[in-house]
Amino acid sequence: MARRSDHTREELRDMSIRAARAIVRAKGTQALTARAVARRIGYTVGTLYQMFDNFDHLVLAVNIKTVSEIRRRMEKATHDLVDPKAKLKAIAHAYTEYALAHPGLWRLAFEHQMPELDNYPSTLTDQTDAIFVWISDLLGQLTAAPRDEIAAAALWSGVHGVCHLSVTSKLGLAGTRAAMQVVDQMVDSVIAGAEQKAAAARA
Amino acid sequence: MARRSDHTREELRDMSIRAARAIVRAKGTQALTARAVARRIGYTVGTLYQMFDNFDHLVLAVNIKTVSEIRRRMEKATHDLVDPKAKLKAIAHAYTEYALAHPGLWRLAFEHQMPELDNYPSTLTDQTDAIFVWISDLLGQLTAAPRDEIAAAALWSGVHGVCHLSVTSKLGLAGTRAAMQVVDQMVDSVIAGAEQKAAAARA
DNA sequence: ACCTGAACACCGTTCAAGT
DNA sequence: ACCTGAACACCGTTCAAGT
Repeated sequence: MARRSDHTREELRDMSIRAARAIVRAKGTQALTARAVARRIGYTVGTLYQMFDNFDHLVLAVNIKTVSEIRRRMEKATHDLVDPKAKLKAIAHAYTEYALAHPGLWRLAFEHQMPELDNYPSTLTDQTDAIFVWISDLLGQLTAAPRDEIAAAALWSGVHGVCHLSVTSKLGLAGTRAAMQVVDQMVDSVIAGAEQKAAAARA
Repeated sequence: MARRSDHTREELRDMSIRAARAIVRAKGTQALTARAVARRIGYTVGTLYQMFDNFDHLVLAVNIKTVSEIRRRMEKATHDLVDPKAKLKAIAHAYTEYALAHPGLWRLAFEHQMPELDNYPSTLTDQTDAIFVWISDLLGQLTAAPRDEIAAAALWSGVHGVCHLSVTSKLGLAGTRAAMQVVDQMVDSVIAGAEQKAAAARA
């Protein structure tokens, strides 16, 4: 053994992330271990630490892929739409659909915490920030008012909360159907609230 | 050693839960291990398994205490109030204040997942169900309409979402102050939405 | 230079052995 | 009956030793 060089470091990195995602999908977050990933790519644990500083960095790489996948689905869902309100609804739906379809990956992305909470890679924070700005922009188009960051935060938090309670089965209502209804009412209400606030500010 | 009987099984259970909570508060969820709890109460790991079937059951006991503590704070916050809207806001504030003040305990309670998701003890699920019914009732008083479970779910999910993104520092806005503003706007919007829906149903 | 295998200090969990 | 201590199978992480 040793010095196989079957794959470049880049390939091994990609294989590891793929393997990790497959494990989470199949057996949940708990089953994601360094040894399980190594076994799946046909290498030893030691090799894994050539690509990632530590286990948290592997998780981070998985999460970056998850969040970018969520963003891509959101963009695809809004592509044919022009109405800002319809876009916001499509974004919320895409987010919720992903969370319910891939609860393991979604939870890993939004529940994982770095030991040092300072140095999150910008590759990840930039993505969540971009979602926030995007929502904020669409909301601004609707209200024709200066950026309402509070409303944007409420909108995203609200949808996120439905997903989280849904995925952890604490919503009190079961099923994707029910979750979507809650999301719809949530989005409608927050948008209406933001519009009302903007109208009051103009008067 | 052996057969010390310094404490009853009941006392040991209580000591363990207290120790676990202290560890989470001081060093976070990651630091909560069976050995750490045992060390803190001055016993061996083996003894811990006399009170709890397994580690998850210890976590469960901690979470039951956390959720009942949250409920108690909510009740205290609404005690002097009569207006349903004011009560709902007080509930939301109490929930958020607890989450931000004790992020470790709060996350442990709402992110922890049992391997067998079926057998959650009713002592825990009853509590979250009661919160849901409570909110649902207050909302019903406001709208004078039949129970709107969707709106109740939206209200609680919304507040929960703000807390979760806040506690995991993904809100885009920092600080307790900002989180409270988002919660306020959230509660106002969802309540307004529910009232509007009820009015439309009457017409 | 790349990969392995074994080691280290930790986990949760179990259980024979002591009092 | 109660508690310990050591064991078991696992972790994440490191690194000398091989090719």
